Amino acid sequence: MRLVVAACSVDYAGRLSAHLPPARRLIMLKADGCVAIHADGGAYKPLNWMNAPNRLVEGEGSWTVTNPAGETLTITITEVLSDTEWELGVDPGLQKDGVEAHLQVLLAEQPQAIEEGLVLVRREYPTDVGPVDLLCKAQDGTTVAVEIKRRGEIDGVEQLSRYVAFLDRDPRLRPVRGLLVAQQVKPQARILATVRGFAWREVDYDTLRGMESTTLRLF
Amino acid sequence: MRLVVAACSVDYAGRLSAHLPPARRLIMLKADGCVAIHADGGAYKPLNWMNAPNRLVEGEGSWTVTNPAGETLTITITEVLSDTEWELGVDPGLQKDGVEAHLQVLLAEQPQAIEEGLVLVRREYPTDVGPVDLLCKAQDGTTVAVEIKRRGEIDGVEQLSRYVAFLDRDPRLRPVRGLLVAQQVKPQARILATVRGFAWREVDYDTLRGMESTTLRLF
DNA sequence: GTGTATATCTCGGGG
DNA sequence: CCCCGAGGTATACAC
Repeated sequence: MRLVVAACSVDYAGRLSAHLPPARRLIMLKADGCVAIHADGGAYKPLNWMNAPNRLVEGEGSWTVTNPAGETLTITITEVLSDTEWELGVDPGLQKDGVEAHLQVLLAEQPQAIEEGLVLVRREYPTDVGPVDLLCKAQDGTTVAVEIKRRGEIDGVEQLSRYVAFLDRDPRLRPVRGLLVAQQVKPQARILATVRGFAWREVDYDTLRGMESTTLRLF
Repeated sequence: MRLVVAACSVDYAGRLSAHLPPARRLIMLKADGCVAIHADGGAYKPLNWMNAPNRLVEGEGSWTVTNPAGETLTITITEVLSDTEWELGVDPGLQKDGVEAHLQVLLAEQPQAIEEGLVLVRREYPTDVGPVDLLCKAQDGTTVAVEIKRRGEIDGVEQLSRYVAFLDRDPRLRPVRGLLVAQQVKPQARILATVRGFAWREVDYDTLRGMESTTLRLF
């Protein structure tokens, strides 16, 4: 990783045009070829950037970064305060826990935690309008399409609407109920879900994990 | 801005749990208090971060960053390769051109570019389900709700559906047509728009700009 | 502040 | 390769 602290102005020409007036900034050049221009604020997002793969041409007082799509980032440097390079090696990568994927796994393992008597048919059930998180059968034989979110918002209800409308056209599945499951279901999503005739349910991640370990102990 | 190149491991505990095994990385501490841990790849996004405002406690071989929500980032440092600080000052900020906002302005100025005889009623017409990009009247007196996107995708059609359904309940506006306008309308969006009874239209940004300058010359 | 929509989103998975 | 969905999304803007 090469770190250049410099007074510079920057121009990006690609999906849009963007210009940065002269100021002191950090120019970060990563080993994979991506370039980022950072100011001293504004969260982690750089002011300007170019993702790898890139071609970097270092001219006299001006660098030009070009990507295969023909987008360019032109950095005009007036003063270099520091220019260092560091060998960082390949990063072992981030280990995550707690995201929707894990919530989906937990609920797939114990659909009865969503609704009594619910049985899993298939996780990520494929349809022409996208994969349904969980396709289940209810105790009374009704098909239930379950949409899982960390936070249940309006777009989750829209997604569920598309799935249910599609599935309900299949005579082998009809009638199909929609069910929105989230750690937290926002008021607007509750209303829209109700209007669309869908049930919604809040679940607790830690409780589910506890139930999982209980299940593992019992069986 | 403080730049620390160090061998470290990192733990985040907050909305999820995330762990970074020991490796050499860049720790970027910005003047506004945000912290970002960068590896030597992976676009501009850091492996781990904490947005401002934060409280940073530098302990012996371990830093703890805490935010008001109680989330923590713990950086365990085993070896410091470099630790520098730079005064960058306040950045003058990025000047952009070409985003949806400008497309909206251009189309508001020349709705006839979307459809012959179309007249603007109001830009950002407010409804209970969000603002409609352009509310127009067609030549035959029909109300037309226009949703503008850079790329027309399925969620744009969903948005338009909500607007049209809402507007169509107003006797002064009924009947209301929906119209999706984008630089590029994706196949799935075309299908869904057609199914919902909406027209869609692709427009060229540069052509619109050209028409604008022509208009300015003529009038 | 909440809610809504955008982003040069980034990132990962599946066909 | 594109398409689609999720994100600790971040960010701006309106109510």
